[in-house]
Amino acid sequence: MTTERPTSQPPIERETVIADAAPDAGGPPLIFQLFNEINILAQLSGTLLNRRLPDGLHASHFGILSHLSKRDFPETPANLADAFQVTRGTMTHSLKVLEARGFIALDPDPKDGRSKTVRLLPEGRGFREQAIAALAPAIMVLSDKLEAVDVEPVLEELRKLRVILDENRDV
Amino acid sequence: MTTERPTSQPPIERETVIADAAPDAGGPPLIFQLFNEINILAQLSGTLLNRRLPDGLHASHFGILSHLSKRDFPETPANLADAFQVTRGTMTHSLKVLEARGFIALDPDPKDGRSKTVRLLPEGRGFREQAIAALAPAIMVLSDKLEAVDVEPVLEELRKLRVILDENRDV
DNA sequence: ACTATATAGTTTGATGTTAAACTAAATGGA
DNA sequence: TCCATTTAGTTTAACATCAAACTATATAGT
Repeated sequence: MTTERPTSQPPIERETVIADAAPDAGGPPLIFQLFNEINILAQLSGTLLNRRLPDGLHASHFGILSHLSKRDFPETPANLADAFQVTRGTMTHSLKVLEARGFIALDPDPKDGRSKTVRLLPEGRGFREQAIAALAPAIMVLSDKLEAVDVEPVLEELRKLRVILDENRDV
Repeated sequence: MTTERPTSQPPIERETVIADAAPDAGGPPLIFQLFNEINILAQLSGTLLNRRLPDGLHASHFGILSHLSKRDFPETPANLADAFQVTRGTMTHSLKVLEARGFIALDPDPKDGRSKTVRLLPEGRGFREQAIAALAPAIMVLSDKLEAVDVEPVLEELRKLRVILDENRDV
């Protein structure tokens, strides 16, 4: 065995952090089962993506490039940090990586001396397309199998759930 | 501002990696919106938990303690790594942290010279209860607001989705 | 105008996680 | 029995992320 990866040998039940936060007595276990499932899914889908991205690029970098490629107006680092829900320090670091690879350019904002604008360079756009091409086969296989899942209502409920969590972040 | 945390100022749409993996033309965007939402939710719920755990303990450590507290038979590091879907190297590290804090004990398996057993110590159990107490208020507030979400059918679909992703991890 | 406060971004140190290489023990086939 | 292969666990180096402290600019209240 060369590559170490979470081996899935016997069908052991998977478990995540949040599910175990349910109080022993009384609490609403269903919600925590839901968080449990959400965490597992996030981990699985994230790993799926990370493993396939070319040239050692991380999912977060790919996400930033994709975000930028979908809008023609420039983004600020602060906006990006908000959009991806990471700290600004993290975004600073990620943008440095992308800049070092020649995928983006960081320009000072003429209107606001504190701010910057993030500009997607052709190299960055090209890399994103290349990454998507590398991802395509996996996406196709999954899309087929996912016919069995009724996505739309799930999506709707999850959005409600997200709004609630978002609003109560400081609870 | 002392503590830096992703600030949520104007209602900017959140964005995650997977959603952006959808091919520009044709692809099944609904699935990717779903992954998008799942990633955001995982991040929000994880942050929620991490911020409240006492004494600098991380959610992953808490999860391990909770997992152990719910079964009376011992677990191996390999089983734990599978259950939480992390590499064994990660689990080695996490268990070292918990051992250093006196929360667990690692014993050699008399039956298998390669294996070990993870034993929850009273200190570990106590810490878990303490953490749950610290978490309780937030859980209560959320439970109230989450009445609006129809959890059960969502949970069912997400489980189907998880099984599919789990089976196709090597696609 | 001045001062306090809020905001944009960076830096530093710590930590969780990963992939890959490695050791040791078990297993199974020739 | 012997050897190849699995499996359990560890180690190492790299990296993403975080919290907290810090600089610089903008904004608001007086």
